[in-house]
Amino acid sequence: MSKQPGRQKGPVTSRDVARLLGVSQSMISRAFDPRASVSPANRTRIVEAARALGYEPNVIARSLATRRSSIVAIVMGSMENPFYTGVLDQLAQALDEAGLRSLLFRVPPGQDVDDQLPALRRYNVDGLIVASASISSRIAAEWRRDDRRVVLINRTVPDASVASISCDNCGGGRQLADLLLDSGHKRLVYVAGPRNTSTNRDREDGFMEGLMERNAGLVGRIDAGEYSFNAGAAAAHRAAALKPDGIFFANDILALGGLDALRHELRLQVPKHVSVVGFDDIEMASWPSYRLTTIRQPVSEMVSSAVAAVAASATAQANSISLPGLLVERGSVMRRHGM
Amino acid sequence: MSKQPGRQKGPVTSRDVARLLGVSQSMISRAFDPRASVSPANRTRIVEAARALGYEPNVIARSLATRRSSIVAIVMGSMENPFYTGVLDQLAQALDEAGLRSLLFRVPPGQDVDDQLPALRRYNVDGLIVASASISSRIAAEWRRDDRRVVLINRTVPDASVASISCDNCGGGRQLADLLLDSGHKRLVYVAGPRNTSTNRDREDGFMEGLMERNAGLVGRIDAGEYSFNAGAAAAHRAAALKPDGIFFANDILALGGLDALRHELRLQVPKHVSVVGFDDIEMASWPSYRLTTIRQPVSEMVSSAVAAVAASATAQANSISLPGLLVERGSVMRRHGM
DNA sequence: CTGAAAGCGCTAACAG
DNA sequence: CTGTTAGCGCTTTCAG
Repeated sequence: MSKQPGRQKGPVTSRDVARLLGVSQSMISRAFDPRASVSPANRTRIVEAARALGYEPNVIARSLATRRSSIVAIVMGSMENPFYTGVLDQLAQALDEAGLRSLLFRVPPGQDVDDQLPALRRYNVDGLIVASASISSRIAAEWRRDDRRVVLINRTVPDASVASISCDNCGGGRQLADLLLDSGHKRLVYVAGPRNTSTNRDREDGFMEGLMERNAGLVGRIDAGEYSFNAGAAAAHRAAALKPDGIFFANDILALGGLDALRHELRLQVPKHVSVVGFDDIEMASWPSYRLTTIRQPVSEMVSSAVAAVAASATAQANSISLPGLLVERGSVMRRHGM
Repeated sequence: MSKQPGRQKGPVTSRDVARLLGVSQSMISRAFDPRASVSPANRTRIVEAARALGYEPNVIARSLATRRSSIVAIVMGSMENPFYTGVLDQLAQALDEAGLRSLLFRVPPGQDVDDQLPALRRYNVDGLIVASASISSRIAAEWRRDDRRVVLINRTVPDASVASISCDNCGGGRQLADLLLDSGHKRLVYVAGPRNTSTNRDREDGFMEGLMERNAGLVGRIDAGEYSFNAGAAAAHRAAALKPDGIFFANDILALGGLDALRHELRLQVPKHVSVVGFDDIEMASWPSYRLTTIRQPVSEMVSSAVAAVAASATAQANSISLPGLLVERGSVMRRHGM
C-alpha cells in the first residue's frame, strides 16, 4: 500500500518536488517565479530536483490562480487573402518566441467578431491580436479595463485607446499615384476592395489625393467587393471597358486576378497596353508570371510591434503605429510616351 | 459595507448564481452538464438566472478539475507550402464548429516536434492534429495512454496505433504515370521533395510502379530538397538539361516554380516542349497563368475526418484512412505524337 | 528566507 | 433530485 516512488499516477506536481526535498510546496512555486525570494541554494536544488522528476508547472492551475494564461488569441477573418497567411505564420512564430501561445480564432465570413469575444475571455486569454477583422471599441474598452491588451493589425478604429499597427496605406496610395503619373499614364482606374475596410479607404484616399495634387483624375472606379483572385478578374473585365492605361488594384490578390484576366481573357498585354499595380507584396507578386509592382508592407516589423504591444505591461499606453510601405518596382508598369 | 448587487468585482461565478437562487453551487454546475440530474424546473430557472447575470462557466477552472480543456493543438511545420495554409484554415473552422478551440503550434524549421510536445501537455490539450510535421511513435503512445488523441494529416508512421489520415499518394502517382504514358511521353523526369517525407516517398513509389508496369522508366531524377517555389525553379534548371518531355514535380508549389522557370528563364514552352504535372491542387494551380494538371487532395474530407478522429471517444480505435485523390486535367500536359 | 493556510472556480463522489 | 465535501495544482498573503 505504500507509494511506489517511480510510478506516479498523474503528472508530477509541485507537491511531489516539495516532498522529495522536504520543503514546503509554496517554496517550489516561488522557485519558478524570478521575482520571488528563495535562497539561491534552495533555488538550484529545486530546479535540479524538478528536472530530475520531470516536473513542469501546470499552466492551467497557474492560470486559475492568477487569472492570466500567457496565451493570446489571434483573431482572423477570411484567410482567402494570402497576405494574412503570411502574417499568421510570422505572428505564431513571434508569439512563440515571446513565450506566448497562440489560440487561433477564425471568424466565419459574415459573422461579427464581437459576439465571439466573450467566449474567449473565459479562457483567460491575456491579449488579442486582431488581423483582417473588425472589433467594436466598446468591446476593446472592456478588455482594456480588464487589463488585457488588444491590438489591431492593419485596421484602425476611431477610438484612440485601442492600439493599432498598420502600414501607411495612405502614403502608399500616393506613391503609386506618383509612379503612374511620372511614367505618363493618362487613363487611370481604381479597383476598390470591400468598402468597409480602412485599408481600402486609406489606399484610395491617398491615391486620389496624389492624383488631385497634380490635377489628374480617374477615368473610372470599379468595386471589386471583396479581396480575392476571382473578384480581381471580374473587376478587370469591367475595368477594361474603360480603356485604361493603368489600373491600381486595392491589393495584390486582386491585382493578380486582374492581371491574369487582362492577359488571358481580355487578350491585353501588361504592361504594354495597360499597367497594373497592387498593394501588399505577397509572395506570388514576385513570381515570374506576374512580376507585379506593388507596395511592400513591412510585415515583420508589424508583427513584432504587435507582439510587443500585446506583451506590454498594463501601464503602457496604447498607441497607434503606422509604418511606411516600400515601393517595389517590377515589370507591370511601363513608361508611356507621347500625348 | 453590504454587497452591492449590481457591482461585482470579478466576473460572475457559479456561486453568485447559486446565492441568487438559494441553491447549492454544485447544482448550478450540474445544470450545465447535460448528463447530470437536475429537475427540469431548476434547470430552466438556473439557465435563466445565469443569462441574466451574464454568467458563463469558467473554462480554466473546469479544465483544472477535469484535466481536459476542449482545446486541440494544431501542429504545423513550415507554412511555406500553401497547401497547408488551406488545411489550417479549414481545420480551424471545423474545430470551431465541433466546439473545440485551436491552439496553433508552429514548429520552427529544423526543430523537432517531439521536444515541444510535453509543453503542450501542460495546457491539458485534449488532442493533437499534426500537419506537415513528424512525430515519434513513442510520444504518440504517451499521449494515447493519457487518453489524448493524436492524428496525423498527410503523414504516416509505422506504428499502427496512431491515427493518420492522408491522400492516397501512391495511387495519385500512378494516375500521373498513366496520364503521361497515355499521352505519349517518352522522356520523363521526377522532381523529388524532402526525402524524409512520406508524401514524397509514396508519390514517387506510385509513379515508378506505374511506369514500370508499362515498361517505361525515367530519364532522370532531381532532388529539389524542399517544398518551395524557388526549389522548384532550381530543379527545373537541372531537369531541363535532361531534355525531358514531361516532368512530375512532387507537389504543386514545386511545379509552379518549375513551370515559371521553364517558361521565363529556360524559354521552353509548356506544354508544347515539355509537360508538367504536380500534386495537391493548391489554389494557384488553377490560375490562368499556370493551369496546372495535378492531383487534387480531398482536403475537406481529410479535415473532417481529422476532427472526427480527435473528438472521438477514447474507446474508439485509432485507424489510418487513405482517401483517393482526383486527377484534374488542365493545360500543362500535351498529347505527343510520333516516336 | 520559509511555512501555513486560504483561495482561484469548477467537478465529482457520496450521502441524504 | 439535491447538498456537502473534497479536491484539481498553483499563487499569494501573512506570520514567523
